Amino acid sequence: MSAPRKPRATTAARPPASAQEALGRTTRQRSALLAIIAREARPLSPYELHELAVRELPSISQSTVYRNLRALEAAREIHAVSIPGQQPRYELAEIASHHHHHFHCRGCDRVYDLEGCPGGLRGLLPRGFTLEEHTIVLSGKCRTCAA
Amino acid sequence: MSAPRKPRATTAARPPASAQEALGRTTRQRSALLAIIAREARPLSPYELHELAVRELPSISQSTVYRNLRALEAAREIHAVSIPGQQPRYELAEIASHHHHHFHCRGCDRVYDLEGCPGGLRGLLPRGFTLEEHTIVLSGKCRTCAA
DNA sequence: TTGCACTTGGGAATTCATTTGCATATAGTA
DNA sequence: TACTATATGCAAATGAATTCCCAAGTGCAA
Repeated sequence: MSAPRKPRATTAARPPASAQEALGRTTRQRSALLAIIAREARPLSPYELHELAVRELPSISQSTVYRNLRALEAAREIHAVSIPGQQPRYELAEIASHHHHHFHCRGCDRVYDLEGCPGGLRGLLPRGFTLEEHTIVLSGKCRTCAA
Repeated sequence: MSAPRKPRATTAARPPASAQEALGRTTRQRSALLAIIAREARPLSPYELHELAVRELPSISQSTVYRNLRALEAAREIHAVSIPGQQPRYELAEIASHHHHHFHCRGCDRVYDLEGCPGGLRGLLPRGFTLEEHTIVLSGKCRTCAA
């Protein structure tokens, strides 16, 4: 199942074939999808991803987007982010691996990464409850939409 | 999209005293649902609500649960809570009206209300972004499931 | 108590995201 | 370069949540 992972090279636009071994073939579609996810640097929904991908590969299908998201997630290349009431979004596992939170813009519906964490959350817990994880989502307008 | 609720046709004079006027008839089903939501004092999903309601009204249908949730929400009697990757839950508008957050138990899948808020969230915002709302969801095990 | 408009129950229908089947295209290697 | 297992594109199939349809039931004003 999970193959040992070799140290990363740089960005995944045209990575050494060996790094993606568990993923199977490096197709134009997969490379483009991964490049887009890396380039945008924000969590993307399957729909957003397909929209962006179509610009470079006009015939790429939604199925291919879904199939690759699944494969990339299984291979731990990307990570799913869920926002209340929204489709899941995906970002590079590398980004997801350091603790951060998200901002959802009500204007453009994009999700952005936020640095930092307020902490002090354990104090909210009732007695006897155990904390394993937490999610914080701020919402409002991003710079562009606020202007 | 359902058509907007029409005003009562037959009866012209009707005491506008009640805050529930917009809700129409007080049926056994609606009373039971509202009573359950109030009694449980935690956000309930349509499924949970139906499960609980069936105990008192064995023949109550899912449709009725959904219809009433919609009506009660439109009438501002209850309020929807969304948790990432979960069905919406509903709690009394009265409870929802004072700022609080939620805990999702991974054992029993219940959602609980939490008191308080860590604050300091505005500091996470990038320059130019405006904050309208925020959501915090802690997850782990509730007292019962942790034991 | 009566009458009827509003509700309900229950199943069918819808919605929407995601998955799958299959014929064709193609990456990677022999 | 030729070959073959995989991946893709498209359309149809799923699956889960929610809504709709309509015959039958019922709250409530008179």
